[in-house]
Amino acid sequence: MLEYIILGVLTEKPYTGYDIRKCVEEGIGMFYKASWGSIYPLLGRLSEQGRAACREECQGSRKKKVYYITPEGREAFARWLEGGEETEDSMEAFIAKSFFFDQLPDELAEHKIQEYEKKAEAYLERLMEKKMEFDGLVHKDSWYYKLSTLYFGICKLQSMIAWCRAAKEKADLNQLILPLEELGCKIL
Amino acid sequence: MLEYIILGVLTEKPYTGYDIRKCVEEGIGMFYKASWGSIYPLLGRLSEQGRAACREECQGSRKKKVYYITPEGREAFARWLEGGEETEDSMEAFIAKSFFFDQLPDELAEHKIQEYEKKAEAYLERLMEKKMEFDGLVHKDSWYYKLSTLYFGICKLQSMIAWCRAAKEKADLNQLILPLEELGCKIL
DNA sequence: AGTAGCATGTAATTCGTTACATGATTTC
DNA sequence: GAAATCATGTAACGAATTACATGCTACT
Repeated sequence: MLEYIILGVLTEKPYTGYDIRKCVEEGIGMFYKASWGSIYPLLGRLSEQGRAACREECQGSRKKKVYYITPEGREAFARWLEGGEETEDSMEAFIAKSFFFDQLPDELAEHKIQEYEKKAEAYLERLMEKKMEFDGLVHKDSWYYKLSTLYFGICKLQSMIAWCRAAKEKADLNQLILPLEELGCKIL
Repeated sequence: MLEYIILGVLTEKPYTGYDIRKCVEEGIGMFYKASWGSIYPLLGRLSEQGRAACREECQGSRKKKVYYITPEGREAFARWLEGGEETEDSMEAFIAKSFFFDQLPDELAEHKIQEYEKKAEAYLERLMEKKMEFDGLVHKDSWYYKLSTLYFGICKLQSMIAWCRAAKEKADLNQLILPLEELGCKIL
């Protein structure tokens, strides 16, 4: 995965390993972590594979290796971006991938989001059924936190579905965000 | 982590490796995965450490190893559950931990959630600032998906904060869940 | 002069997955 | 009698973290 995230970052412009890490951190840091210890070896591997290459640049006595993506790299990245349901099991992986959807034709992006939305809806339905089972039960106070993770799972999926519905139409995503007052008001 | 999740499951009652996996899958499967290949070796290690032990039970010609937690295991689990901000960086890890908060005195659970809420709020503030920066920018259509991950990050944090506010007071978590009509209505 | 940030890498280790390998029991 | 599920384990591998190790540059 990280391999393709790196390629994705390099599709924008050449970067040093250090800068790639910063880009990942800033861009999808909430959903995906990349440490130096993983980036540098991967850059080496990508170079061996001919998917990336580097030129050394000097600033005074200071050297840096600026990596850029090769045509083969672009191809590999496009294959990953377009293809494959493999990674789409994890929400984090899907969101990380969607970070690069601007590079996809609108219809394809829409289709991919639609597919994921369907999965999320099916999953949500299963969780709602499970919730119903437990709602009937007694002793709920001693199971409060066990149940609370189920509720949170439902919330998470609902957010995901709401995001899908808005994102596939490229709607204004501000409507997904609760005004702070409402956040407080609904709960407190 | 998985090590402690296993111990946590065993605090309830003895289980076979196979059943532990099912419990994890059913309970926090959305936030944490456990494969057989990780569970069985860990059960071996926990036995070596004296934190768990097993007795063999037979059903006809079929043998199964039922694992139970030892007093040392209970102690180790309690230390993990009560202590440590280490794991609390990842939301998934925090939620997985909170699955066992029923075993904590109310005030301590409340305190732990409160601490996590503060972190989430600080993080949310940073993301909101970043959002403001981008909101002013032009060319927003060609950056739509890059921005959309930021929006989703904000949603995720808002859900987390709402969950914290309700959970620490052991309030009814049904209020966190959107009625299906509203989900559709707000977006479509 | 010192701190923070830029910059690169290796090595050991941890953690976990996947595939392999086997076989019993239950349900249809 | 076939398929699904229960049940346990190993071995090879891969992905990523952490700590280690180094040194420059810019700012204050």
